[in-house]
Amino acid sequence: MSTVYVGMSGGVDSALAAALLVEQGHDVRGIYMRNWTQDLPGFRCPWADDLADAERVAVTLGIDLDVWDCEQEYRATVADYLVDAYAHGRTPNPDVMCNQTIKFGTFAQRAFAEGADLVATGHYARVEHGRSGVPARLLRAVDEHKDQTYFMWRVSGEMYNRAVFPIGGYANKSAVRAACAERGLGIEDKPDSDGICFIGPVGLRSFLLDTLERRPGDIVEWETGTVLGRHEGAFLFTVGQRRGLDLGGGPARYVVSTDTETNVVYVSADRDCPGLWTRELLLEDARWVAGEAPAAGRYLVRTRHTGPLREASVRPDEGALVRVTFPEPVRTVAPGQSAVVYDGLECMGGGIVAR
RNA sequence: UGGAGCAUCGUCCAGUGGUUAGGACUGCGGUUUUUGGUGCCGCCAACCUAGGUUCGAAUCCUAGUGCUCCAG
Repeated sequence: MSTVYVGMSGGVDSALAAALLVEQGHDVRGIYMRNWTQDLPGFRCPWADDLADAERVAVTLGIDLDVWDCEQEYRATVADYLVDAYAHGRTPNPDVMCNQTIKFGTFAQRAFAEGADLVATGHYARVEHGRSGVPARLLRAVDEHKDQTYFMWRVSGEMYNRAVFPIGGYANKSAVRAACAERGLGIEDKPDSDGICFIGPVGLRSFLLDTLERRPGDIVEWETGTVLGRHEGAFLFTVGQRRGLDLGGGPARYVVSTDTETNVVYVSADRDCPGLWTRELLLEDARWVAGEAPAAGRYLVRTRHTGPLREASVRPDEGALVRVTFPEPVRTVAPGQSAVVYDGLECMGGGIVAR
């Protein structure tokens, strides 16, 4: 029996995680991380409802639930990070940062400081704890479709040594919901969370338009340099994007690249436009679960959540950069997104696509 | 100013006497997804104006208006 602090979001996954830990006989304490409470125009932040859901589950399980204020850290490391990246023409992945700095940052550190042996979350992932100081290995969930290790690559194996993911072994989401229903947790019908949590249904486009200064510029055909239209800011677009260009009349066009310096958005009607394909990536800000880079060699690499695992050569490059080379070109990899490296089932770590 | 041509969803086109006026793109919504994007599904939306011919007009005729091209 261990003392386990479980992050409870008010959702289905973390509720079942807490329930399973209680059943395993641990001394379980629930923590609701209050990351964001601010409403946006047209969107009421549902944090209080989520907290109420988490509290209901905690009562059912007979455990304590506390609220920890993480708003400062969340704003600085997730929300501001997101805005800054978009302002610089990159396409950030806020959830990756949230896992690093909030769930396995602020939350975990405070839990350990208060005497927790382990922290737990409702992530779809598995850990293999290392013995005697060896970092844990992070493994993909049994449900390959729900696997969330793509968002977890920046966290260290030392941290994962003290983390457990009780639902990582579940076959699929409906099994998780069914397990919640069996236990009478009362939230089995709550919809999955979706989209950037603090932006909600408002949508990224209008959030960015409200947050960043508009900067009208040209939409240019990648092949010919012909000006096809105007945009409200190159920061609104990401590689491969189709919607939002407002170019009627011709064929569908896709964003090939954006240039925040010249404020130009390059587009092509050719889905197989050479500019949309990448054979080689340079990663920056690499992190490795084991604490050090794996030996150069062939691994599996994923450049988007729910994207295929592709074989690729991964090797250190100048400085702290990492070079990833695919035998076959990959379509629409956006700078700012994560490239996550796997060896079989194991998530080794990764980096942020520089170019 | 003469000669010719064209005016149909927001855009680009299809439709030459009887169509629920069709498609593509855009936009909007949904779905997929604990990021962005993609994909998939669905929805909105139009016959330049005024007369006429006809049982019936986007379609034929006349005039007007607008645009394009060739002349000069």
